[in-house]
Amino acid sequence: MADMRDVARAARVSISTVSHVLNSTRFVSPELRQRVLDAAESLQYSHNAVARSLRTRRTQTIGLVIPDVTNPFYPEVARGVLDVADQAGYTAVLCNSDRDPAKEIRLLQALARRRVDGIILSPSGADPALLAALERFSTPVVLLGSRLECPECDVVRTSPRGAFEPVRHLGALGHRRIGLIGGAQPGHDHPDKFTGYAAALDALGIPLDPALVVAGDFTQESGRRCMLALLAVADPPTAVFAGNDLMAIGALLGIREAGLKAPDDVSVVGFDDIPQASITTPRLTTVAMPKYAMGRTAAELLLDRLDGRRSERASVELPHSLVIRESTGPPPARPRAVSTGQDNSDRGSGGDQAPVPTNGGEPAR
Amino acid sequence: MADMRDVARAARVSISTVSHVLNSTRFVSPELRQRVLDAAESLQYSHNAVARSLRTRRTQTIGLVIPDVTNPFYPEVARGVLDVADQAGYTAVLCNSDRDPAKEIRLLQALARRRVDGIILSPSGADPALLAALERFSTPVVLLGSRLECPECDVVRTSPRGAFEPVRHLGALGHRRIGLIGGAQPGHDHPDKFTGYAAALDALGIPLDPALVVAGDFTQESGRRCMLALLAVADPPTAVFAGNDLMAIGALLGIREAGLKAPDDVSVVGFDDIPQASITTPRLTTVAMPKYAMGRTAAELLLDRLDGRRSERASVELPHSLVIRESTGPPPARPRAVSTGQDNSDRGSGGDQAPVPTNGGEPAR
DNA sequence: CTGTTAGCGCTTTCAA
DNA sequence: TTGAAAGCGCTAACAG
Repeated sequence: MADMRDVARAARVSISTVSHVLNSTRFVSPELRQRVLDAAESLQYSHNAVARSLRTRRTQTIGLVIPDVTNPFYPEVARGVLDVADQAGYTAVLCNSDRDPAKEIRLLQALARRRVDGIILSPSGADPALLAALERFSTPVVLLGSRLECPECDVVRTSPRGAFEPVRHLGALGHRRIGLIGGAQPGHDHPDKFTGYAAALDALGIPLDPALVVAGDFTQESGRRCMLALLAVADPPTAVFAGNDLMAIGALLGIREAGLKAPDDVSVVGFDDIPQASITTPRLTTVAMPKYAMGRTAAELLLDRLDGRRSERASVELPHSLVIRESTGPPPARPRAVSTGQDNSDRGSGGDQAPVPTNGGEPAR
Repeated sequence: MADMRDVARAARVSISTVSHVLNSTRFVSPELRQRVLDAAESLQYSHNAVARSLRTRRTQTIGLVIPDVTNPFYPEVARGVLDVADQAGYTAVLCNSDRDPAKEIRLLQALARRRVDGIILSPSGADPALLAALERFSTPVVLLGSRLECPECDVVRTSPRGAFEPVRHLGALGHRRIGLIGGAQPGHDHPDKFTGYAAALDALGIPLDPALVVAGDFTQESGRRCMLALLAVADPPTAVFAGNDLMAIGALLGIREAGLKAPDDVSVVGFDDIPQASITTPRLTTVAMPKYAMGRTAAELLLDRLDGRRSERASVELPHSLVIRESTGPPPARPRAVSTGQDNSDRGSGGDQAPVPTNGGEPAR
């Protein structure tokens, strides 16, 4: 494959002239310039970015580390970062961490060896080892949707109120028995669903009943099981807030399975607003996270720093919004009645792993 | 940042010894070896992959070009390639082509400049310019789900029968008026939905009625509009095959909007089996594409070639499967009746852009 | 306005 | 068993 020397030779100019016309980095007479361009063209010259990177110490590449592309939350985030990266002439390396802190650290190091200019990381939790690795890390990092306290990192988050509003919405509808299908892994992302839930109950003057707080693992199946467990409680909830849409969809399934109907018997609110949320029956009321904007913003923050447009640490909080669809409504007239008249004595079966009450469940996607 | 010279100095050995112990590329006495390792450790040495790549002419990086990560078909594909890449010590650069052939070509060239070792491309169509670009391309390419005739490229496809079986299924259920919601862009992926549709009708002894073939653009909204258009036809279909699940979901919406019910009044089959397909009401009967396996296989093919385990051109066809859920059933007793008794005179409104009949619609994802 | 040249940090002969 | 040294292809002083 032709290199700059070949082009220089063919154009009868020096190699540095070639470099300069190709990079528009200093004035070159139109004549030589054209000769260079022609030579490059006819030799099918392909500018070697590896050599350039070695010389300039910049790869024009960023790393993007997310838990899993397959999780419906992330494609839009990725799209956001890819769009701004592409636009700015950067290329992005995508990695799945599978929520494994050890793998996260390995990936960060691998990216550093590849000399990516910067990294966008959506951390799976508040792992101390990760934090430590981040400290002695010279590559710029922006954290996405994490409450990790990294003094060097830029951060993009959403408001912790994201978990407050859906519960308040439920309260405003008249619900007093409101359950939470949260998560077990501590230390993950903002907003902290349990905290928001508790704060909202408090604001509504409803005492928190630990029996109504169960922990799932953010899969649809766990949502189903948790819902069934909540329905089996002595004085079951008339509404439920799930930590993410996948679990909320599972809850919808559980409700149907118990012979009940949403929202008539039980209201459900989710979180994230993934594509699935708008095609369930009933369509899911949920908190829409600004996924695409999160990705874009993270990338903008990173590139601003890389391209020297900023040097102080930045932290931006993006707005969420409660999108009210049909899975929420007023509580049934007789609060704890099985109002369909159907027998639902079989509820609680079907799930082998019983969900476990938790007092401080925190969200993970 | 410390480089090999620093490590060599600290360990009191030559640079080449450092290189050899770090790469296990020739025997080094345990003593020196340990000294090198210790020095590297204490200097926090990070092996510079850029310099290495310049020297070895291999980047251990592959490019992955897909239409759009946000399209629910692709995350699993991406996951497949990332998994095998990661496993083999490769890193992947992800790019969205937005189905723009010009952008596809730009991306290919950008990846080539970055000297990726190989590229996995899911082309948006049979663009001649793309094909030409592919011809004079020295980087190995594997094509994913395309019928593009590239003599140099490895290929992973699925069977064209994927579009035959769902229509046959509909026929077996007793349907005679079967519509197709296809696509307008010619030349995209295997299996060719129109061809399969036509072949299946032929096998069923049903004449093809052009009035029942409409073209969408593979979005949910277009599926809705197409469905409404089909219902407005003189002798409307009792079943519909949609070129992808998104349009099939739209069709379900259109059916409901017309005051009808699936599958009682109209059966619907989709294609792809995206996550959404299993949570609609009714759940969607569809053709499951081996998305993850497609990604894995493409990556395996590529890496086998890159790592010298193969040199002949390869082409593999992966199996699909018809997954029958609740959106398909026997046709209504009175074929063309509006059996719900509801008035559906408002059908056809709501969509501003009328779908257009097509005689040779071909699929795009 | 253009050319010469010294590296960027590594791998890999070739020699000892 | 180890080391010296020649590049990989490019950028950016520096010199003219």
